[in-house]
Amino acid sequence: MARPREFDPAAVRDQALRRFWRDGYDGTSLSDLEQATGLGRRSLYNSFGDKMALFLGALTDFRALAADTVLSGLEAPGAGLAAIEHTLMALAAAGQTPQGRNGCLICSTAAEPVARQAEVGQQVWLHFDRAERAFLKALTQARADGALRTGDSVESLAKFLLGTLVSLCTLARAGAPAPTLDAVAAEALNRLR
Amino acid sequence: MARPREFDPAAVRDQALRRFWRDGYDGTSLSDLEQATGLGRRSLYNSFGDKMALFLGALTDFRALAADTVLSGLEAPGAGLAAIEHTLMALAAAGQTPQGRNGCLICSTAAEPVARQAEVGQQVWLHFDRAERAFLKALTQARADGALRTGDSVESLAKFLLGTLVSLCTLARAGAPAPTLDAVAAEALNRLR
DNA sequence: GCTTTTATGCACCGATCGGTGCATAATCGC
DNA sequence: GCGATTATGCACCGATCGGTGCATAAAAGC
Repeated sequence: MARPREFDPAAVRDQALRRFWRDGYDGTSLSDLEQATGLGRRSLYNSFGDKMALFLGALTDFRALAADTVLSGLEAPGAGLAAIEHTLMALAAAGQTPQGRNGCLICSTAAEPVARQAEVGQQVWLHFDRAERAFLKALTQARADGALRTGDSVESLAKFLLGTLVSLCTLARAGAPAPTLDAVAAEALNRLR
Repeated sequence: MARPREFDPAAVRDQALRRFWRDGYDGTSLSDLEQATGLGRRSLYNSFGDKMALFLGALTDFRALAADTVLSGLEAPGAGLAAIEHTLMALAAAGQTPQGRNGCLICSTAAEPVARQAEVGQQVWLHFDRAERAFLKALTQARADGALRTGDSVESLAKFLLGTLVSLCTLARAGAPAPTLDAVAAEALNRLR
């Protein structure tokens, strides 16, 4: 009934996500987005709305991506201490790859002025809360498995592990040397035994 | 021999620092700096150079400020486990104040694209290295005091505590609830005993 | 083929960006 | 008072920012 769009919306969202991931909201201009996606800005505006809408979409996509690649192991049924170990060590290892040197879009965004905008701050805490809950679930299982010290509070440890996640992402983006990332993950895990 | 400047350079640097601290490099415009300092931009350029020079000066000033207020307790002679405890708990408490909600200029800068510029990245790691060394010094003292478990590596723990510092600053800037900041500090400290 | 509808490309908007040229103001040694 | 020197205020620079108006292109329904 009308002219069909000449691009794959999912691919365009993905390219936009990668730009924002690398350069942040302020550091990514519409010209950058045109270049990254191959679309003219008119098509971007027609299909996705303004820059903020595009960014909020990228945050949403990133949350789903991070949940799949990082949190899924914690949220899986029966996941306990071993899952926590695997997750943190994988995160430290990922932070040493070129891709991982971009850190985490959510953590980087949390430090940007744009995070003061309500919708952005909400996305940040949607993700942080989900991560904390994922850790809490695995910690609760670990407790049931008898893998934790009896005196420890799983609620408190879940917040601590959220902090570990944040520090791994931030240090990776800062270009921390590999031993630093490994030590942060390893010593956080040592806290649990 | 010539017209004297009408402002206190230290006060101007301090005002510029506070702006960059709150809004970051990209988020602070020359107009913002004019307004914050009360100077015209011509005077700013005459006395301090361009925006990047002003920012590098702010980073330098911040490193000194952070060293005084946060690291000095660790770097003091004889500082051991108690100093580490005091430092982390104070950091968690500071993160709950309006001022502390700005986080740490170094940590926020590490997540900004401008950190890829060599001089900026160097400042970031000047500070991170100093913080790690301060933790290492206090941990070494704690070991000598017999306050650490024998199997632990002080080098590894120093990197871990650097990570804790980074996570406290980032979470504070993200507006984390007080219990989260307290738990991150408390559980990191629990790692040491 | 024609109209309708949507997508696209291009030119352009006002605002703001970081940075500068230049005239003027204010102080000095003399 | 006078020239030399530096600080300041103001206007302005080209570039880029996010965003839009509009003509054109490409499909569908008839």
